Amino acid sequence: MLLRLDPLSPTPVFEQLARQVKTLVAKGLLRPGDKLPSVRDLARDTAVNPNTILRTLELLERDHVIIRRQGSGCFVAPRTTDLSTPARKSQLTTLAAHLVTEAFHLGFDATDIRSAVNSTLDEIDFPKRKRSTS
Amino acid sequence: MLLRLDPLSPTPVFEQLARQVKTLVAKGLLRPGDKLPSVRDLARDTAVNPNTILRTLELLERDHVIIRRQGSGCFVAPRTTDLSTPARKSQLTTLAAHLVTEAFHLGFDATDIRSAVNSTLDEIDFPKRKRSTS
DNA sequence: TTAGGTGTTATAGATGACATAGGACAGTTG
DNA sequence: CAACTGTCCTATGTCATCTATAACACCTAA
Repeated sequence: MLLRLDPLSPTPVFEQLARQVKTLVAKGLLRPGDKLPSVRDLARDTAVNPNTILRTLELLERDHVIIRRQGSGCFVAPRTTDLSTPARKSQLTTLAAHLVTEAFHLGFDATDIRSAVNSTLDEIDFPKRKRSTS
Repeated sequence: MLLRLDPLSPTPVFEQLARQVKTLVAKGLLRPGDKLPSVRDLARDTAVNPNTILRTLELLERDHVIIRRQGSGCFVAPRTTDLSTPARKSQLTTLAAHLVTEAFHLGFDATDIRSAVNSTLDEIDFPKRKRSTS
């Protein structure tokens, strides 16, 4: 579990860690069922207080990325599909709007943005679609 | 200047306001050279302290969205192009990665993500490209 | 059953971000 | 000059973040 922290970043430690775990899952380097290191191990490896690790785990569970089981550990959750659709759609729209307006003010155009998204998508391990290798 | 605040949102007021101004500019509802309402007017309209408005303006100037001129007011800046390219590219990559991993964990696939980005792009007022109406 | 691992909860304190309040200063415009 | 603009400052209160420390609760395997 290579997790690195940027102490200068304005984003809180517990969020930096959560984001990195999410990325590992999205890239398929962590797969559903995989066990995460223990709270105390993560705390030691990242030189962070166990309570801060706990915040990370709470965040990850809230986002359905992991499942926590007292006594046994934390595990990567199975892929999510069954969330209320309108809320999800709205969140996606907000995320896309944020990317686009920020990129706009960085001076990029539509082509730049689309290509950046496509590059990132290439690294993601999406589950196979129905009727793939027909 | 219709600016609305969500008092329940975890994102700070000064950032909510900055984001809304950025969106107005990106959509072409505010154009380069346009004058923003005065600090005190904005403070009154949004029921926010003038110092908080000031934070918003500082943020917007840092991101090259506006130019502040003491005594005369704040104006929408001309479109940015001359920022050091490698840093910009890196920021774009980070933004795209954030969108994609969050969307992934919301259960969306590559097609969903691409179409959400395209929908947002349709609302943006990009400057004309060279040799357009030849 | 016991030992040692797991996650969980609680308390306390340091630090800094956020926002308000109120006042004062400085440049621009008519 | 008067009235507008942005700017700065100090003080205050609140909240988020992170640390430190300790104890508790659950699970699993020897």
